[in-house]
Formats: sequence, structure tokens, C-alpha cells
Amino acid sequence: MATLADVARRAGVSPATASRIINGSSKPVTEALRERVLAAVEELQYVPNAHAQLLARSHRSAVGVVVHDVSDPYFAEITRGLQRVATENERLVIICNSYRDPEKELQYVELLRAHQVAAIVLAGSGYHDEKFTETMNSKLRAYESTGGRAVVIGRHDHAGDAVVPDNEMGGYLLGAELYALGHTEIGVVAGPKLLTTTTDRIAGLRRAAREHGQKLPARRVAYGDFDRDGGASAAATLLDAAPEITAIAALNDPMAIGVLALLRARGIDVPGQISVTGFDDMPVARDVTPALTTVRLPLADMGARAMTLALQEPVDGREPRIEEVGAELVRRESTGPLPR
Amino acid sequence: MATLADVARRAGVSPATASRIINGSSKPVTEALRERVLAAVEELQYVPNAHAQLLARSHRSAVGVVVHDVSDPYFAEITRGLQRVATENERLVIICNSYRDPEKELQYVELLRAHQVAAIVLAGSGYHDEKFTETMNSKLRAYESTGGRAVVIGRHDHAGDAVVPDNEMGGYLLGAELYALGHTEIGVVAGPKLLTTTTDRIAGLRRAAREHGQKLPARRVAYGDFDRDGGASAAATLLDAAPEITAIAALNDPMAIGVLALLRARGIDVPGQISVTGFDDMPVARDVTPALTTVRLPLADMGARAMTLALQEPVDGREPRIEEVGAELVRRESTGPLPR
DNA sequence: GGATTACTCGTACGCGTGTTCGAATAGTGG
DNA sequence: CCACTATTCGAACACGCGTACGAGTAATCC
Repeated sequence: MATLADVARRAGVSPATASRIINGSSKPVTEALRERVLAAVEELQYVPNAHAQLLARSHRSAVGVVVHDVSDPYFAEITRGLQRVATENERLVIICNSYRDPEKELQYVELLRAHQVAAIVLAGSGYHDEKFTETMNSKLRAYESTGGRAVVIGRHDHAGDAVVPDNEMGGYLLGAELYALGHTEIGVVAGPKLLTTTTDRIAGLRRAAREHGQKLPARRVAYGDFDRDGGASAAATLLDAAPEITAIAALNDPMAIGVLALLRARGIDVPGQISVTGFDDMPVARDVTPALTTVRLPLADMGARAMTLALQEPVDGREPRIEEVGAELVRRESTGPLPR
Repeated sequence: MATLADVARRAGVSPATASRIINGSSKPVTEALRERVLAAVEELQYVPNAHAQLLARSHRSAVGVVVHDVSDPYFAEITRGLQRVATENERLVIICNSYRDPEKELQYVELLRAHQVAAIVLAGSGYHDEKFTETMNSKLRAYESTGGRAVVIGRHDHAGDAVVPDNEMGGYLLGAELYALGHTEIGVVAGPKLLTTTTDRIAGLRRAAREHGQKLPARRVAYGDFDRDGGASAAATLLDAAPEITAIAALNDPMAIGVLALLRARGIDVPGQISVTGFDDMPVARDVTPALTTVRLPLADMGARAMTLALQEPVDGREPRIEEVGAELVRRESTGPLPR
């Protein structure tokens, strides 16, 4: 691998001069030397060693992002927003998938810190795990105390900057819609119990239930993975355990699509016999049949705002900035009035 | 930021000893010292500087990946496979989105090289751009000549290791299916003209046409972006230019979904009046209505195989390894016999 | 008891680059 | 022709860490 010294030798100059030319330093350099050096760079296909550069000028440029799974459309959308702002600021983004493994999440934070990233963005739900939360918090604090910036998306347990979607309100909107349509026996197809996203969304559904004089017994909540297959199997469980239900609220869109697939397989009409709702308003939600009634979260925008926060200079003693992001009901064809 | 020297000072040992303990060196260290050092690490929340580490032991660990857009399900799926194998080998993956900008693609290759990655995986279609291809090739050669590993997914212009999906065969399968159903006037909703993926898939369709004594005039090919909206607008163009068509072959699933949306909006029944096919068999293809007839590419598997190739030690003088990946027709409800 | 060995630990250097500081050269005015 | 300044360039060091080598000490054997 060609090194700066190689380039300098070949151009017959000192490494210092070569460095100045390559990095466009403010120091002046003669045109003749500049050409010689650039020619040498081209011939040797020289690329400066980024590690040596970052070591030399302790200048943090990259930004780290930890998501559950970037191939999950939910995180893909958030990542899109993160990337956009990062690119605008000429930052490289390092993406790490935790696959919802808290242990791996901690490891990645250390790894990103080791890579001297300027900021760390943690995207995804929090965990109901006191010990993990504590450990993660202390790691982020330590990172911030050395000048790093930490921003979380959608978890409320970190006492720093955050972009928080109103999951509770989203759940409430869906619940209110279903109760308004006359449904009283509502089933929930939920994501992993351990995630705060799951419990927050259920909490919203419960609040809607209370306001309409209804209840949401645990028997009518089935848990599964936050994907299509998880939705299908949870729906199967739910139909067996509570066959009286006339509506199913799935806690994200992929799960809702799984629910639709299962109902179709069982010959149950949607929304004729059972209404179905999703959550997040993924692009797909428009294209399934029936098109999903769901709640929209501005995911790409959330990512963009998180990255914007992350790239702002830290201000000592400033209150942590918390950006609340609203949820918005999107009515489509998968919900209908209570069948008689 | 705490440094190794800080830890050593606090533990009352030399930096060398601290390094040995932290990295689990084979050299023996007394238990008492080990505890003192680990305690210091904990107290100072010390994380070794990855750049300094990588500079010191010129050991390349990370792997770089350049895709068009990771939030595109096509690349999300490939990335999933890449990540899986990388994680199994304890490698960090750096993902870069080129957004189909050749210039950015070159920049990212340099950036990854600068970061001393052990391998670079270029995923995505090639471009019909002689100059770009040449430049990229010389960059990859230079990288490989210094011990780096380069693997491309789906472009045939790089003379190195590659995982190549049989796009031409996929196009052929779809064309053969449509002609077998009796269609003769087939329209194509194609991706960007500049991409080899687009032209390869069209080539397959053309071969099928020839074998059935038909032609595929340029008038019946509409180009657009490789996404839902591109599909919808290309379909609109196509319907205006060639209203006689009874089948539309979209060159990827998102475009096909856009086609379906447009046909639905215009009240045209699928497959009653017009048959539609997709390409790639994204998970969504099952869930739209009607479910898409398409061609399956084992995307995650392609990613996994590419990463496996990338992590293999380079062998001098070995023939470049080219893994061909087959395409498989998936019949669903969006295609039917020619309406009379 | 002395010498040899085994075992630990510390000192010093190299990784590739950015940057400071001083030296050398050219240029200009008197 | 000399002196002074402006302008460039190079030598040397710092960045944080891994590690070869050597020094120091305790243990063992004769």
C-alpha cells in the first residue's frame, strides 16, 4: 500500500510538502511541486490512510448509527433520513445492526466510540430491562463527557437529546377509531413484550378503551416478532384464544400484513368480518389489499432531525433537547363498521 | 478521552502491561496487576482508540459495502445476507449508499480504501459508461494489488470475483410465460437505461420474443426510476404510447407495484384486462393484490456468498471466481391468459 | 551459597499522517 | 552590492497503540 512517504520520495519532495498539497493546506506551495506530487499520487494510486489521518488530527468526522435491523423498512426509512443529513454535512455514516440484542447494542456503542465517531445515534425501541438501561446510560454519559454526541430515537430512558415518536398517542388514535366504528372486542397483535415501543402503543390502545368504557384484557393481546411472520402467528394465536374479536390492531405494518395474509388464508373477509389496523404507515401499507388503516410516523424526518441534533455542537449545561414527533391517523380500507 | 497511558498510570503499571491485559495477549501477567488494570479501565470508561490500534497492528478487520440504496428492499435483502456472514466472522460492516451516482461510488471506494477495510463489496447494477467502468476497474485493481479483496454483485465488467444473478434468464422466463399465455403485445416498464440490470433483463425478454416469433419494439418500452413511482409514471407513458398492450413486464417489483396502483386507479382489471409481472420476488410481492407473478432472485443468499468470497484469502494467480445465481419463475395471480 | 533459568514487566520504537518551527532561498529596496 | 523581508520547504515531533527486546527479580538446581 502506497504511503505518503512513497509519494514524497517519488515526487522528490518532503512528506510535509506532499501532505500540504494533498490536503489543500492553506500554506502556499509552488505550482511545479504541486503537479509533480499530484502526478505521483495518480501513478501510485495513493489513498491516504484514514486511520493515520484521524490519529494525527484528532478530528472526528464519521457518525455511528445503531439500529435494530436496517433491512426492516421501519429502520430503512429512518436511516434514509439520517443518511441524507449526514451526506449534506459530508459525514460518513457507520451503520450497525443490533438485531434487537441488547448485548450487541452495548458492544456496538463501544466499537463506535473506539472508532472515534463524532456522534452516536441509537435508533429503535428501548428495552424493559433496568440493568441494561443503566449500563447503556453510563456508557453514553462517558462518551458524552469526552465530547461525543449521543442522540436516541424513540427511547425515553436516556437523559440526553432524543427524538421521540408519540407511540402512545398513535395507539390511542387507532383505538379511538376502532371504538368509534362500533367495535368493542378488539384484539392486539403486539411486538416483543420487552420493547417499550410495544408497551407504549398498547398503553394508547388501553387509554382509548377506558374512554369508551371498554377493557383490553391480556387474553386479547398476542405477542410475536415485529415482522410479517410474527404477525401471522400471533393472529392465529389470537383467533384461537379470543374468537369473539371483530378487530385486530397490529402494532406495526409488517405484522398487520401478516395478519391480513392469515385472515385471507382462513377465508375471513377484511373489513367485512374483521377490521385490521397497522402502525407506522410504511410505503407498503398503500399497496396491500385492503389498503391498511394505520398511523403515520414521519420516519425519514425523525432520522433527519436526529442527525441534525447529533451534528450540533454540544453546549455545556444546556437542557437535553427532546423533540416530540406526532402521530397521524391514516384511514384506508382495512377498517369498517362493526358487522351485525 | 481516556488513553492507554492514563489507564496505565492509574493502575501503576506500564502501558505495555495494560495493553497486554486489555487485548488478552498471550504473554503472562500477574493476577493482581490484571485486576488493578481492569478496575482502572472500568473507572475511566476506557475504550481503546480503534484508529491507533489499526495503525499499530496494520490489521484490517472491517469490510466495506457500497450499495445503491440500503432502504431499497432489493439492497436491504442483499445487505442482510452480507451482514449475516460478516457478523459470523466478527467483522464490522461499513455501508455506503451511492444513490446510483457513479461519481459517489468512486468516492466511496476511495474512502473505504482509506479506512483500510479488508474487503470491498460493490452491490448493484453496472453502468453503461465506458469511462466510469474503466476508472472503477483501475481503482479496484490498485486496491487488490495491495492485498485488498474486491467482490462485485451483479456487474460483469469487473475482472475479479463476482456474484452474478442471471438477469437475462429471468427476463426470458417472464417473457416465455407471457407469450405462452397467448399475449403478443407486451409492454415493458423498465428501470434506468444506463443500468446493465435494465438492459440484461430486456435482453431476456427480447430472446423470448424472438423464440415466439414476436418483436419488442422500442415504442413499447418505457423507462423510469427503479421504484414505485417510477413504475407508475412509466406505465402511464406506456398506456398512452401503446394502448394495444395486454401485458406489462415491470423490471422490478416496486415498479410492478406502481403499475398495479396506476391500473387500479384507471379501473383496469389485472389480470382480466392486462397481465403484470414483477422481478426479484421481494417479500411484498405476495401481499399486493393481485399477488405478483415475478422472478425470484435469492438476494440474501447472494449477499452471503459475496461476503464469503470477500473474506477468503486472496490467492495469487487464481482465476477470478464467478458465481452464477439462477432465476426462478414464481407464478401468482397477476398474470392470466390473453383476454378475448 | 552461587549461578543459571524462568518468568514478568518496562523501555523504546514503529505505524502513516498533520503540523510547528526553523532554515534556506529569492526578491526587493536602498 | 548589501540588508532585510517575504516566501517556501524540510526536519522533527506528536497522535495512541502494539510489540520486540531487554532488564530485573524470584525460583531452582547443583
